[in-house]
Amino acid sequence: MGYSVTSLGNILEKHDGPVSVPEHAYTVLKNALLEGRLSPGDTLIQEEIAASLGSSRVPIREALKRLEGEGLVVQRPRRGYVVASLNADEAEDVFDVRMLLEERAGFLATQKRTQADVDSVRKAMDEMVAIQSKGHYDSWAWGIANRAFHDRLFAPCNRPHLLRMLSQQRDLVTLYVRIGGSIAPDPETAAEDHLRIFDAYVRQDAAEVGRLSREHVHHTMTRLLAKLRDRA
Amino acid sequence: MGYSVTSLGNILEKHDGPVSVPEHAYTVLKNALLEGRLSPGDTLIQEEIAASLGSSRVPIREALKRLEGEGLVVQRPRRGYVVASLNADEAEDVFDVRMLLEERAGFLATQKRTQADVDSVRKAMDEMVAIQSKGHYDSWAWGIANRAFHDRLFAPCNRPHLLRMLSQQRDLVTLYVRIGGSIAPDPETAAEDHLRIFDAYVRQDAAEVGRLSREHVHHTMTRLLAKLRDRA
DNA sequence: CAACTGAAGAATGTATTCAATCGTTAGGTC
DNA sequence: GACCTAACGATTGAATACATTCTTCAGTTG
Repeated sequence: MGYSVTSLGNILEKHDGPVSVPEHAYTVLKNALLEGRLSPGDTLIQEEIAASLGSSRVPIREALKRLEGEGLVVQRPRRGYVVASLNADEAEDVFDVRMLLEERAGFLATQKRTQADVDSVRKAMDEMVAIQSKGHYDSWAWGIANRAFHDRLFAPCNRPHLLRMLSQQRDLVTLYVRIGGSIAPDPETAAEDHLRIFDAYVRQDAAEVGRLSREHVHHTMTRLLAKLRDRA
Repeated sequence: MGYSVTSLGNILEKHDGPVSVPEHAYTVLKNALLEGRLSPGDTLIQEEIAASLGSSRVPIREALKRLEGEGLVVQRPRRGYVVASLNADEAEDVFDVRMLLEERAGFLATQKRTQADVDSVRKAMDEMVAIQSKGHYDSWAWGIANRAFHDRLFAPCNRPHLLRMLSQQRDLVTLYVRIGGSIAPDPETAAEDHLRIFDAYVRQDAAEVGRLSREHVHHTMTRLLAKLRDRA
């Protein structure tokens, strides 16, 4: 790309570069949401965010609009943005869509997977086992590894749109799973599920991978909904 | 838009009234996209849009961000927004997700439908027949009625999130269906599909409504993809 | 004549400023 | 003392102004 360069320095900078301010704000906010530093119901004051990022409010508003599109925050006219909150019914609604997409992604990915994909998934699984077997259980590291496992499993399906939708559903769920008392998915049950999924993946039994993936999400949903409906 | 008015007049306007500028811009742009007045690849100049709506660029940018979130436009940094365009593979990706959601919505809606829902759907179907039997075929009116048919059919499922996702997929498809040479869905085949769907809906055969809905979308997809791949 | 350079014009990205609205609190009235 | 009212502070919504970058095109050079 022939950039019109005024000084030589910024050619290198462009590489991993000065992402736009809205993009940066989006990332920061989304991490805060997914890591639980912002909880459903919290109000987001534009000026605060802008100040903390050293920018004006304009690009922040764009980041918030993007998050709103993903359903993570809600705008109340003239009253600002708040972190979205779901009741049990709404959570079920989201989970239901997620199950559909996860089943489909699992099915398609299994059909198209290569041996390299199998190896990659196996590595992710090994990592999770390693984390679990450590003396002190690190739920954050486990969450990362868990995500990597599913990402790699589904990647071969080669359907950007499907994966984007799926990722969106998962983010929504992640935000709310925390409500039910910070339940990380039960690692032992999950490990068992993963093993069965992986087994079918190796055998390239696409329908089975789909079914098990769906069931896997269903487990999480059941536990969460029980908790949510308990406290209602 | 008389916005900065201190007089009393605008109190009344508020009732159904002066929605926020971004909202208005969003609606206007979306209609332009779905009605084909803007085609994939067209570039959207913020200043033009702002001028045509009598506002500044800031709220326009928010509307565009929202459209971007729905996949209808794409932002290229420092080069503005363009109407998104899909190749055949990407279109298939979108259709595939849509089929999943449509099947699910059909299934759930049929389980929960009441007699009032059946009547409402029947009315929509009658309207389509009336439009078709008219001397001159009005594809625009037909499209509206078609949408109403499906909306009413699915409404009873009572899953806002699912329906929102579904609506999004349909909008995406609507944008691209036009590429393949303005193919409206073939009304005769569609009418036949609708009759069969409605029949199963009346019998409350949920699985069948789901299956047929899926198939119905599949027909459209097949025709579109053939056209798209033809010209490639 | 093709290709590169550089400057002018246009459009985007962001900051700043102004306007309108919401929430709260102090003050008054019944 | 409770409730209503008015004004203030805080915050969002939108417009204007400024900075940066991209595109285009004329002029020049090899």
